[in-house]
Amino acid sequence: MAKTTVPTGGHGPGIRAIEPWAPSAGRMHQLLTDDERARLAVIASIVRFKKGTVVFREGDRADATFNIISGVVMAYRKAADGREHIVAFLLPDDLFGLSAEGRYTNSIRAITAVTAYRLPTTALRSRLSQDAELEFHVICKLCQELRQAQRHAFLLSRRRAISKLAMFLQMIEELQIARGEQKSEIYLPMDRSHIGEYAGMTLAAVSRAFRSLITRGIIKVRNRRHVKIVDRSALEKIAGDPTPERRQ
Amino acid sequence: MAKTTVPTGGHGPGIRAIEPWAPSAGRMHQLLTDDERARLAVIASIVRFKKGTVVFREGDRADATFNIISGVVMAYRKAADGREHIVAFLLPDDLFGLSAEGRYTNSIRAITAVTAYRLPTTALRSRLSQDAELEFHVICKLCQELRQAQRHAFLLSRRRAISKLAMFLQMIEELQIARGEQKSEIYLPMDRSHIGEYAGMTLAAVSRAFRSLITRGIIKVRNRRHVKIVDRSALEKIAGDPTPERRQ
DNA sequence: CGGCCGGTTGAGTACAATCAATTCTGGTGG
DNA sequence: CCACCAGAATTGATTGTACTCAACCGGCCG
Repeated sequence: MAKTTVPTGGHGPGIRAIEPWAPSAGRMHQLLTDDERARLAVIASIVRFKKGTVVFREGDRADATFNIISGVVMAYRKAADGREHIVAFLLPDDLFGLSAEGRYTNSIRAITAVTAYRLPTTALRSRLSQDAELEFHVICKLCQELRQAQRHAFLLSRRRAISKLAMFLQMIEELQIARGEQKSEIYLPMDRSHIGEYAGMTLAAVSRAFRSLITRGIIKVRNRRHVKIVDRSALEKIAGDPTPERRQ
Repeated sequence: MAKTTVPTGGHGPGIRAIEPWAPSAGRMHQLLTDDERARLAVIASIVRFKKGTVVFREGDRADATFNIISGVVMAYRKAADGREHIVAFLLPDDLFGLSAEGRYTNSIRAITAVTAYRLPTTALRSRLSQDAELEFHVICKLCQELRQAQRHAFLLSRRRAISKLAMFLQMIEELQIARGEQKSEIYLPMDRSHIGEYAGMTLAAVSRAFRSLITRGIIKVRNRRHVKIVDRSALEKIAGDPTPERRQ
C-alpha cells in the first residue's frame, strides 16, 4: 500500500448518507461541508490498494479509520471452519475501520482497486471532540450503516435462496439509485461467490437462483456484472415471501 | 402508555457501551457523565409500557428516541408473509427509535414491562448539536449497536440450527457479563419463539436444538428462562462450525 | 493450445420447515 | 392448596430445499 499526503486543493474526505430526520426521497447527500472536508483533509493521507489486498484483519490494532474515495471493499469475518462471511460491501464515501476496545472487528479486503483517505484514530478522535457539526454527520452515517446491517440480517433470515438473491438485487439497485448511479441496469462489482458469502448461501445456490430468476423472465443478465430487472413486482414478491408459492 | 415528567433528583438518561478505542476487558461503562445525564433529563419524559405493548411501528413518524431504564424490548420487522423477524433485543441503557427520512425503520414491542426515557427528536437534535461530548458518546453507542447487528448477521449465516442457538447463547451470556449481571446462569428474558425469530429458525427447530445441547451435556436448563453452560469449549466449537462434525 | 479461474449444472443427501399431536408449566380461581 | 386451563414448548412424521461433491463449460492469459 502506497501512502501520500493529501494534495493541496483536493476536496478531502466525504461522507454520504440518507438524511435520518428529513425526507429525502431515498437519495443520499454529501453530509460534509467543504469546510469540514478541508479540516479532515489536514489529518488524512491517501492510500491505495490493489484489487484483492487485505487492508487489515479482524483483531489488528485499530490505529486508523478509512474513508473510501474510489473502489469497493468488503468487510468480512472468518468462521471457525475457514469460510468467510461478508459483513458489508463499502463504496465511495463510506467509512470503515470500526473498532471495539482498540481492535478492528472485521477484516477488510479490496475487491476492486481502491483509493481511500486514511485518518489516524487519535487525530480523528480529537478532531471529532472539537467539532459538534462533524460529529453529527458521523452519527448520521452510523445510523445509515446500522440500518444497512439490519437489512442485511433481514435478508439472511429469508429461507429460500431465490428470496435472498431477489432481496440482494433490490438492495444493490436501491443503493445505486440513492447514489445517483442509476443506469437502468444494476452493476455488480462483486462476483458470485461474494454474493453467496454475503447472502449466506453457496456459490452453487447463487447460480441456481440466478438461473431461476432468468428463466422466470424476472431479470436479464447481460454479463457477469450487469443485470437488468425486467419484472420488478415479481422480484418484490419473491424477495418478500420466504415461503414457496403456495401451489393451489 | 403513561407519561410523567422526570422527577427532580432522578439521575437521567444513561448509555452503556463497550469503549470502542480503549481496552476494557469486555465490560460496558456508563458513557454519560452525571452532568450530561442531567442535561438530557431536562428534555426527557418517563414512559411506561406493559409487557406486549407495541411502542411504535415501522414507518410511523419518528418524533422521539427512547432510552430504556428497565425492561426489555424487541425491534422487529414484518415480512411480507406476516412473519416477524426480530432485529434486536434492547436492554436498559440502550437506545431505540432510529429513523431514516423521519420515519422509524423498525417496530418496537415491550417483551417485559418497560420504563424508558422519551426524548423528542427536535429537542434531542438541538441538544446534540450543542454538545460535542455527548455526541461522541452517542457515536460510541452506535458503533456498539452496529457491531451487534453485524454479529447478528453472522449468527444468521450459520447453517445448522444448533450452531445458531449456540452462538445465540454465547452472545446473551457475553452481554450479561459485559453488564455485570453475571450469575453463572444465563437469563433469557424472551421466549423460544422469539429466539427463533431472532435466529432465523422455527420454534420447533429452537426446541430441538436445545434438546440436542442438553443431551450432549453442553448446557443445563433449569427452567424456561434459566440456562447454564456446562461445557463451554464444546459450545464454542458448535457455534463456530457450521458443518456437521465430520464423521471420519 | 492448455491451464486456470469463475461459474454452471447434475445426483444424492442431510437438515430444517411444516403440519400435527402431545406434554409441560405457570398462573388463576375455586 | 389443588384442580384446571391456556399458552408455551416438545416431539413425531413427512416433505422440500439447499448443501455437498463432482463433473463440466467457457472465457482469458500466458
